[in-house]
Amino acid sequence: MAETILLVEDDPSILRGLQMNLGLEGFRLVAAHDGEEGLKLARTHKPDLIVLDLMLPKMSGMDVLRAIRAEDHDTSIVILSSKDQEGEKVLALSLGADDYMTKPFGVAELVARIRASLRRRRRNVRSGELSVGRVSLDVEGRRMLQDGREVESTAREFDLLKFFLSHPGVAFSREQLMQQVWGPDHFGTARTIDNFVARLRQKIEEDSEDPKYIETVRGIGYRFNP
Amino acid sequence: MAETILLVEDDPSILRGLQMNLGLEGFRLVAAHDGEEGLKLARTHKPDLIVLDLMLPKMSGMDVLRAIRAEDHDTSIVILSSKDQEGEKVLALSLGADDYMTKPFGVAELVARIRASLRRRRRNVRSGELSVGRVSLDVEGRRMLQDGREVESTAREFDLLKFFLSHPGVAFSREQLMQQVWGPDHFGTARTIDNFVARLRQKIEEDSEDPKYIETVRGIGYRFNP
DNA sequence: AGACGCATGTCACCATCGTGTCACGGCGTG
DNA sequence: CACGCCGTGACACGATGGTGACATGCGTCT
Repeated sequence: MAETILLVEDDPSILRGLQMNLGLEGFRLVAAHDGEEGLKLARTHKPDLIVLDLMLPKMSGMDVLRAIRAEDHDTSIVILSSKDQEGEKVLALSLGADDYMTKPFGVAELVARIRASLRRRRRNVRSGELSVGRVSLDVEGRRMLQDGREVESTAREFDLLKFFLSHPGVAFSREQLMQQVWGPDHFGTARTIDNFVARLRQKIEEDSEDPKYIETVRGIGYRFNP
Repeated sequence: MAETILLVEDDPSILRGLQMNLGLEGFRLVAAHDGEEGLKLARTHKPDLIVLDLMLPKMSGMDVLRAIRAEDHDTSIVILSSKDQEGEKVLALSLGADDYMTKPFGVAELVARIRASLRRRRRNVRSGELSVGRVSLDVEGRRMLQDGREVESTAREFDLLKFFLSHPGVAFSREQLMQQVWGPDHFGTARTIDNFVARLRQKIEEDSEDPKYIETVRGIGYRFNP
């Protein structure tokens, strides 16, 4: 299955060059010409990797990076920068960028770095038997495990628990959970979340009356505790 | 999501220049032409950052700065000054301005400083732990901690303590607390604040008879001491 | 110093909101 | 067709927020 790459770059000639080369490498490509469009496409297409220019119209690459990382930690992000500013580089990496290239760059090198980033990510996702306490997920096989023993789970249950395990200790509103797990354009009621939380609790909690992992934060939403 | 910047500047040509440049950088912009309007817009729009000229009609920039800082410590404020007076600079910074530029200035430098201020602010807001003395808050997880041990807290209690921790050493009236924590359109009696203060004291004070952290300022309101 | 007045501390109470739970209908899949 | 999953609505229960009444204490004025 081809991996999807989102290119966020306003210079048409650079964009064309990247599309040519990456297309030949067999990636699925999506392109945005400014920051806002980039952010939107990142949300809708959920690419595996994003090539992100820093100098962009409408919304700077740094802000796009920040916005994406605020919502999602899985996507690899490779930054393109036109000026060789160390400060920007450090900031970008500290904001969660995976790699950083300064223009002008060789396309071959960029492709190599993209491959490396995707490889790292795959290994993480793959090795990422997400595991917290007695609960773990076999992400590849989409299995839910309790002390290593498999627990039957449905698709949604799995996705929700995966999101929780990926963000331990953070309280989320029902709206946020709905956005993150069901997708940004899904429309549903808060009750749905409650139901899935209840189902998850019955599967992974010792005592579903007094949940230890998925805790209710009254007035806010839910939090997964490590 | 784009950050909002409020420009308070009476010189139309400078204002135009700032609007052009900052607009291109992707910020949402709000503009005021005198001090009073600036203060009003600061209250209604809650911008992330304010660019504030010192020489203004109706109300001097220094007074606007003072008024804003009396109500709110989160907004970044960058001062523009037409004369190079060291005294003004020191005063402005001591009143809580984040940065200070003297005209004439390069727009690029101003943009850079604005970005830097916003970055600092982000980091402060984002760093998930507020901590003063033995009391700390896990903001992301919405947990209240005493010496690292969790203390049960409700949503309102948490919000109120969070506000106190964010503004140590400053005395607030009940009205101000109500505004800031409950929201500007909430309607409630002063008794409510007393009650929540009392509840917080029982949770975080050694001796709730003789509170050390949340002190009563008779005739005024309450103050949180570091 | 004493007394008065006002601001604050405290308590109990209740309406309301938030959450857990259940049952049901629709939809897609085997 | 039948089954399982998903999502919604209804309902009940408990926590919570907010209010008023009352107690207390501080400051001030005489």
